[in-house]
Amino acid sequence: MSTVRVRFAPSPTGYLHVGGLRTALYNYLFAKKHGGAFLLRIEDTDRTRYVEGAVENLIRTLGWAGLQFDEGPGVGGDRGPYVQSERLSLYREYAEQLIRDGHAYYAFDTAEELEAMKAEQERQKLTPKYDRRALMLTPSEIEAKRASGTPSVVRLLVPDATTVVIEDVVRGRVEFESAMIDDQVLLKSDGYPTYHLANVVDDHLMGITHVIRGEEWLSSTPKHVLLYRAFGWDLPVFAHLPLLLNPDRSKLSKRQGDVAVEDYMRKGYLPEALLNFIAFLGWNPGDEREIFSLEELVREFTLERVGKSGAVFNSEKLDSVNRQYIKTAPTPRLVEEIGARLTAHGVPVPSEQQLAGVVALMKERVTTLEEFATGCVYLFTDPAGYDEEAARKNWKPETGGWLKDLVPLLRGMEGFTATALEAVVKERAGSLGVGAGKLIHPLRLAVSGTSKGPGLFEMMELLGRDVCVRRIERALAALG
RNA sequence: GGCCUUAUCGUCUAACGGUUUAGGACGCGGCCCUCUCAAGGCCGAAAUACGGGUUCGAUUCCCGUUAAGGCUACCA
Repeated sequence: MSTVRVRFAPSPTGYLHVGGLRTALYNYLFAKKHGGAFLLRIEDTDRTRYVEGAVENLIRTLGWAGLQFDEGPGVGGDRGPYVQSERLSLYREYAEQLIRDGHAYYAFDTAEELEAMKAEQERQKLTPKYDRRALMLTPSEIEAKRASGTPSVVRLLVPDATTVVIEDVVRGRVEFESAMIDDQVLLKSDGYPTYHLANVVDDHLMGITHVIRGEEWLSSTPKHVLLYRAFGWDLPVFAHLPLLLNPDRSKLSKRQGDVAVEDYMRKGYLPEALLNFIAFLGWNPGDEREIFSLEELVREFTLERVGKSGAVFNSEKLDSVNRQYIKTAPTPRLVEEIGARLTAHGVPVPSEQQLAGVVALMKERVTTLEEFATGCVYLFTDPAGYDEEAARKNWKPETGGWLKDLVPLLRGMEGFTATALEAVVKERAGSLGVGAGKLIHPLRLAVSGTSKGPGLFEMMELLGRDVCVRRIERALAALG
């Protein structure tokens, strides 16, 4: 078979949807697996939905995820341009070719006429479909309308009574009766093509061998097949991916949670964790491994193992995957990420060494990068208050006196290390004749303001003697 | 309404006619570990939508029912 060429073809309507990310990922994996090319093509044929900056945003988000494309806006390639609005004359030429060959025709109906037609069909409980009234026009009438500048569209002339068969890699054989297919508009009155025309023309011109896209396109695939036939072009291989679903099993959408990849970026998910998670929504390697790097996914991925049924986007599982990635992520990388997030929160960024200490203490306790900055602020600034329930539970009348006596001991310690601290505290508890917990719990409260968190002695070592003593004294003043 | 697709634990899924007391993961419950919280270890509850076939034998093949979803635009 010829070299694999696949594309991700989003519309620039704002942000990259996680469903789009998965489509992009599968295309990327398939291309890399077969040593082929992964292209990015921008399908901006709907001027009413175009959002300024969306293309840049799409490219940036794809870059964050690590899905580098081989051809596309910004990186070039010899089959460009890769933005459909820059290819308008091409679509017009091909539409005209279709008309010359009798596979398409001009229509001049107004929006009002079409609406009335549709309303009438619905009233009669018929399937809404263009009634081909434009076919009644004589060549001279068409010429006259065109000469007078009457707005027109080009429609596909769907052949009568044929069965369109699609061999889909994930769905198998799917058949459609041409009688059910509408004479789709190919070229709109504003001169822009519809998705159907532009997509087919570009896939052919760009040498796309495999069309891997969401299941929402399955129903319009027969139109595309008809178009390939009308042009006399070879069909690509089709693979329609199962949809990503909301918890209520409808198509994944906003309003029921975050669907923009940027949302996950902002919340502090690692790109490889998101990719790993999303790869498993509709695909699996066939064994029980679940953690895969991008390179490993490339090695293992096959379209044959893509499932058919929709998959609910379960954010709890994502959290679990992200925790696993954070746990094993290299410290310098986490340090960098946390620094940026602390700055964003207006928290003074400590030294890299100090941050590395925070990472060591917290990476097994956080779900997202954001939690490094927001879930353990006591590692950066003195506690503003003390958890009431913890105080009630752990701060007894005698506690103040015990901690007060501990302060000079802490001051006199030679090295302020976790092991030394543990020895000091335990010895003190021993001479007091109480369990170590009687000192440890209130100390934690004094130092961090909460009852949860890293091991007390490790935390105190990281904070250092001055900070710890200061915090204990503040707690004594506040809690007695 | 019509067309198309789908259907295994709550969720993601394994099983490609028999090796299955249907496996794993997330989540949930319990126990262990333990200075708290996590992490980790062990254990547990939890599914083949329903009804017909085909077959010596169906989660697996066929048909129907039901349910869910997608599409039904001069949106993608």
